[in-house]
Amino acid sequence: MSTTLSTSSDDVVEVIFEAILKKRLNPGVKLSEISLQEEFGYSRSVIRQGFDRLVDSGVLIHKKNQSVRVACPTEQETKQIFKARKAIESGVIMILVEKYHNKQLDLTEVDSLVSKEKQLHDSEELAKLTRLSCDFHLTLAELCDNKYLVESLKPLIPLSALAASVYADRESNFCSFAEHQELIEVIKSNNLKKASDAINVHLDHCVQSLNFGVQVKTKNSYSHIFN
Amino acid sequence: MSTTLSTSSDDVVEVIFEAILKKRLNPGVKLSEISLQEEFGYSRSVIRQGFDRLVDSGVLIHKKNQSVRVACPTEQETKQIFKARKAIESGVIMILVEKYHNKQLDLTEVDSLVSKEKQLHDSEELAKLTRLSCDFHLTLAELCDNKYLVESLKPLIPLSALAASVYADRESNFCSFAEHQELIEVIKSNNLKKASDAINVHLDHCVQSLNFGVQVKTKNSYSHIFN
DNA sequence: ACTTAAAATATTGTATACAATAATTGTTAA
DNA sequence: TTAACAATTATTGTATACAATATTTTAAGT
Repeated sequence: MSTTLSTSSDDVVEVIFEAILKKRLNPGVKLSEISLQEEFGYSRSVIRQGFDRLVDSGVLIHKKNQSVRVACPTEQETKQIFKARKAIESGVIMILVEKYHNKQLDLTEVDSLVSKEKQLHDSEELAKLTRLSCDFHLTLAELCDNKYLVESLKPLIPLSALAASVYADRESNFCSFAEHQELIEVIKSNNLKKASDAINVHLDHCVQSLNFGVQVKTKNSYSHIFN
Repeated sequence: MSTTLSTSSDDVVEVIFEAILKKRLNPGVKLSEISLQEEFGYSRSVIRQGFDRLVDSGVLIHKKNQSVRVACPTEQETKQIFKARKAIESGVIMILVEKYHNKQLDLTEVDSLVSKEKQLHDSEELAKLTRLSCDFHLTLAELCDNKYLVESLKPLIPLSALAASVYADRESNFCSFAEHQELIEVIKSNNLKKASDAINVHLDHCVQSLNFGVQVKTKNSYSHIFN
């Protein structure tokens, strides 16, 4: 939800979110408060505040007296994450259909996002692509003008990205920009049922594209991770 | 999301949640870290950790260099809260319909909750009633076996309770146990559309029962608030 | 060489200190 | 009396210290 006037720990949250979406921080990586002091230039207490918030959202895992780690969703958790997303994002898209019908919705931002996705897809820049497809989903939520909905969805996006980096063979098919294009079309259709179906199908496809048979691999250093 | 092994700030979060649901903590009340040290027996840093988490969820409001305050949802925020709840809880109830159909759902807990609601309603114990109707909605979410869905809904429940204590004339009609009864029935109906409609109607009724014309009143002491 | 145990190190959990900012109180002037 | 300003007090923001717990390293025994 974030404080009204932003506080330093916002930076920590922001930077770690970014690092995850950019695939710099892999699932299971250990993050020590002390080690990150110099990285951020804040004292441990500030780092910890940020960590606590990320732990609360499920993006970092914290066992007592141990360093926090980047979450590494299990198969079951991944399926739960996408089930939760289906609930929230169905709501999102239905709100958007209504808003569009009432001429209260400007889709140029998401339109250009999808265009960029297409470009990157063609140029095979996969890391950036993940980032953009995450942005697409978050932007849809933000267009609802409902901070509670946005805050509900927000942690689920980096968690999905983490799931993808564990279980996706080729991330290019994980969260397809073609379907994003279709989602925009269906918002314009003024058909609630079709819109709801479309987002559900898209998110189901995300899960279906994953291969849960793989073994999890973990790294442990964090140079070159932030910024 | 909570840490794997529980930490002390969980207590703070829990106690404040409780105090709100029990109507001991009113909207807008100021909570100073120092003053609550003796109340909790923890040091300021622990209190603050709990506060930070509650701020993150929107239940407490924090402006820089000022004490946190219990949230006091505006009319617009209240409507957003319930719109978000409609999204999340539609998802919840549809999951439950499916689970019930597959004989994977035990409704005895919610059944007995509604019975208690009925009893309390008859005996006019309104404070406890609010508590129970909150529990009803949270319990439905918990029955989904999806921690992400639960965590998404969790902050919206005390926020709804706060909205009610600001805008509800008589809280008895705010979140009707009769409709809770109907929700249980509709889960058993194996009809997704009817189930989804029922929860949407119920939550709409909650908002409709509110009177947004009232002036907000704030108190400022916290004796008799906790436990 | 390998396993186990103990010592050393590093990291977290919590409390506290100090500076920066806000809230309150007191004083003076109109 | 009231309003405006100054001085005081209280509270937050951040850093740091210390104890408790985990991790790693070292050493000894098989």
